[in-house]
Amino acid sequence: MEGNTKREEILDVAEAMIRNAGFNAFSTRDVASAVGIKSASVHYHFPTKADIGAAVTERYTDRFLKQLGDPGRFKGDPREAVALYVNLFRETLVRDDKLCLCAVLGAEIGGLPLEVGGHTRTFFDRNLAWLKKALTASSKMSAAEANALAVHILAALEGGMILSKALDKEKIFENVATMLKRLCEAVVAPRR
Amino acid sequence: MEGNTKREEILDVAEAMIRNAGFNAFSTRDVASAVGIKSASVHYHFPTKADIGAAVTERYTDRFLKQLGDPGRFKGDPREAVALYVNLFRETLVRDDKLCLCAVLGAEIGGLPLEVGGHTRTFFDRNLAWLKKALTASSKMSAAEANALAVHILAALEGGMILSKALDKEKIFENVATMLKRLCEAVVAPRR
DNA sequence: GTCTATAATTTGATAGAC
DNA sequence: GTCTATCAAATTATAGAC
Repeated sequence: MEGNTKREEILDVAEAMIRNAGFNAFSTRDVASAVGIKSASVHYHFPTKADIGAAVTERYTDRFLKQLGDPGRFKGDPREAVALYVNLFRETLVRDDKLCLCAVLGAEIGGLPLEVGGHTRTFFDRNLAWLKKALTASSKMSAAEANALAVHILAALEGGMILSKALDKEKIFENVATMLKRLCEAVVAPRR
Repeated sequence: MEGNTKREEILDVAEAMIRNAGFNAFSTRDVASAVGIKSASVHYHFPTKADIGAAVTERYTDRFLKQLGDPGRFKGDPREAVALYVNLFRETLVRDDKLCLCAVLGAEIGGLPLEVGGHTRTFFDRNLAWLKKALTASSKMSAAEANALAVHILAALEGGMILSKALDKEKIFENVATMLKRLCEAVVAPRR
């Protein structure tokens, strides 16, 4: 599933570096040497560093939403939707041992190039929209209730990843996941 | 409440800059010019940039815990402790229009100087310990239950701040605060 | 404590050959 | 598409005068 074009390899490496230490912690030379080319060649594919950040974030968001699939397909039980959503974050953290790209970029948002900040906001907007849709489609929740729960789920998962990585304890993420489940059960009225 | 020694002014400025855009987004010259001195003078107070980061994080953590006060004082109702805790995060976000220092540093942890990363972990550890103590002192929760709730509260608040700032909607933080309250009511058995 | 001056390195980016 | 070569600016940090 690794990128096979050089352009994709650059994005793979840049994504990993941002998710490890932030947008300002890598240079075009870092990316170049990891890919096995020179920095001038990186600039051939992406004129500016901001272009790399924007492309990484856009690709990350598209991939993430594609993996989530259609939020309208959860007909019976909102807990299925939440479990699937939590699981995608879990895989993101455990498989790569890295944070969600947009947890990192969101934390640095005051200093990001405009396009990168914009794509970061889009990630959050699209995720909240997915959750809202999945919750309203599968329960009797009002739009306002679904929105409130969606915001909380996304916030807790992003924060949970940060704590889990910083303290190097996978158990922390599982803890957050468990509490989210309990919150859902307390808040949600299933449709069936 | 602004720092009155030059050393403290440097820490004030550096803290604001880190909380806005991250540890790698400011230079010693940025700090110097904001304080009204030269970068060589900054290095007189703090030999390395890592020293600035470590001092900022240590001071931030001490101030934060001092503001929380004694977690053993919540005798009757855990909701009081949680409300006070949430309120300190709210003030941190709304008063300064900036994230929690350690939400930012936690997101960048893979690329921080060792001392800075260490102090960041200490912030999380001390906060979790405070919450655990406040919850066990004021309710019938077991140590494990208190720990689980503490982790979730901290994760949701850190993540909520990031979402709130990134999307520029204070309402998002309030949303998270409200859901945390509901979660506590569903999970906690008050002592009185 | 703060300054000027500067060293040593890194960084984002470009020109032009192949 | 990738390279060598290079630039201009920025960055962390130090030496030494005041």
